[in-house]
Amino acid sequence: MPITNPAIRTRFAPSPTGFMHVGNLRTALYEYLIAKSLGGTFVLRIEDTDQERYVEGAVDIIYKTLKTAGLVHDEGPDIGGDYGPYVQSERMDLYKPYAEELVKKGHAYYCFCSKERLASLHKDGGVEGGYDRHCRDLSEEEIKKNLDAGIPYVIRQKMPLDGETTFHDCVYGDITVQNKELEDQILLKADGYPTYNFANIIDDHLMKISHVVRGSEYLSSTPKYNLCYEAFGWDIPTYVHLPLIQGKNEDGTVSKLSKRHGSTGFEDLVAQGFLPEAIINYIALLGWCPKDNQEVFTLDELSKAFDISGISKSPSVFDYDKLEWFNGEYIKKMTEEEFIEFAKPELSKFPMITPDLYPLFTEIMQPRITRLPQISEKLAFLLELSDYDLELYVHKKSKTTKESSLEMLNIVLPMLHEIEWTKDSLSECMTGLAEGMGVKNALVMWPVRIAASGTAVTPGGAVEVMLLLGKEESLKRIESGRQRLSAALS
RNA sequence: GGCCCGUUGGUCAAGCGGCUAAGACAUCGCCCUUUCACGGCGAAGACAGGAGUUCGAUUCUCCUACGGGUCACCA
Repeated sequence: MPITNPAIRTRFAPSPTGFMHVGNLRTALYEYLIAKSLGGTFVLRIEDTDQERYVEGAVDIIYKTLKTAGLVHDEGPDIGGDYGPYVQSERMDLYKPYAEELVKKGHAYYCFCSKERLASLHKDGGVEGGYDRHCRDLSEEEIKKNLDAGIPYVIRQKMPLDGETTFHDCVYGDITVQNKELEDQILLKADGYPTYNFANIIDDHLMKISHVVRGSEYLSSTPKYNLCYEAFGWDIPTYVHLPLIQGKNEDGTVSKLSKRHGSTGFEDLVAQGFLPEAIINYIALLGWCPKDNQEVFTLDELSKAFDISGISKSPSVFDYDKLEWFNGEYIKKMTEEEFIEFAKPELSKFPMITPDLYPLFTEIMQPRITRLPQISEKLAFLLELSDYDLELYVHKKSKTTKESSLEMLNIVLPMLHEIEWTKDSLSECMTGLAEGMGVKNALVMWPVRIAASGTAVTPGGAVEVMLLLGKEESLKRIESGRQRLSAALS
């Protein structure tokens, strides 16, 4: 998709934790869609300012996820761009001067408080805003003395003590908070690294990000961002805060989506047989609704239809059932070639399903599965005939009994020996028999299918089961069923 | 606890002062049928509660309840 509006720039700024939570992925998706729907640029920036949380290979997971999800970025660490570097740890020298500029302007200050002192503040409880602003009004001399003495320091933002701050969010509207509620948050850590919040502001500004899109958990720190932008005299970006994704607990309550609700990582979902397109389609609709209520979307269609006004404010519950439905829809849309390719890993477990059987395999499996692993579950009977219960031969609706089943098998078995093993001849053989005897098809089909499969439910009917099994194995199994019935009834 | 945000069927959700309150998933029933699916048809199921504003509130305001988020030298 061509970039037609250079002023529109969004960014996905994950920290490399080694795991792509679907919540993060949805944020990335919306950032991508906002940019693309407006003809803008989608930027990838890696936020690795936390040295202690570095995870080997985590950045590769981010690239890989975005790639398989189809969220192609226009600028990023791997492809460059005019606003690099795109990895925060490579921009380290950049932040400190900005923090110092704020100190000079009187919007920030040096803080020499030890971690121990802060910890005791928190423990004693009740300190407004988490910090008592102990160092806020140190004299020039004291600051110089401490600096010269090499006492470690951080730089904190100096919040106004009174008044209020209002910001506008595209989703939540105007939000106002009292300035006295705002903490003098740390901008620059003692190790010289910026905090996430500060690095974000600087990078978003420098990278000319027009729309800051992020989860609603950042709503409460946004006023602090604005005060910072204003202190620098910078334009404030357009904010788009997204509602959270929650998970349903066993007791029916909901809470932030986490492992205990099931898989929440993109990779995990894919490993379970969910298609990237289905995952993307589903999460696009978790918190956003198109004007016309369309449900199934390609990424390209989403890029055209997406509109910020369709984003909802209330949190939504991740529904695995609906994801499953989407997955089934995407599977049903595949061509035979695509389906076979998709099913390859499962297909390899069934040597009897030779390429000449692929059309049949596709015909019976494609409409029946919503996830890949279901193939081997539904076809397990092919590999081994279970020691099934003879009661399976009794089916009320088909009016079959063990006696009728034995009778039918006795009649049909010799006939099957004689015929060609094709769909038409098998079908004609059995329906012809039923017709000749003046009975319902099911009366002969049911026992044949049970004997051949040993299971009550199979994808496809007797004909399909026998075709997959092959003539030799089918006859063997039916003969076995016949003998067991015969022994049981005599 | 302070502050901020939210609340339409089990779930996702449309709605933006006047509707028999859409649609989708899930559930249930019927049809199709060689079991199960697919497909088709149909059913059940919701505006958290209370005050206002208004001729009229799901929609606007306030309060209550409930849910969530946030209060780190994490991001």
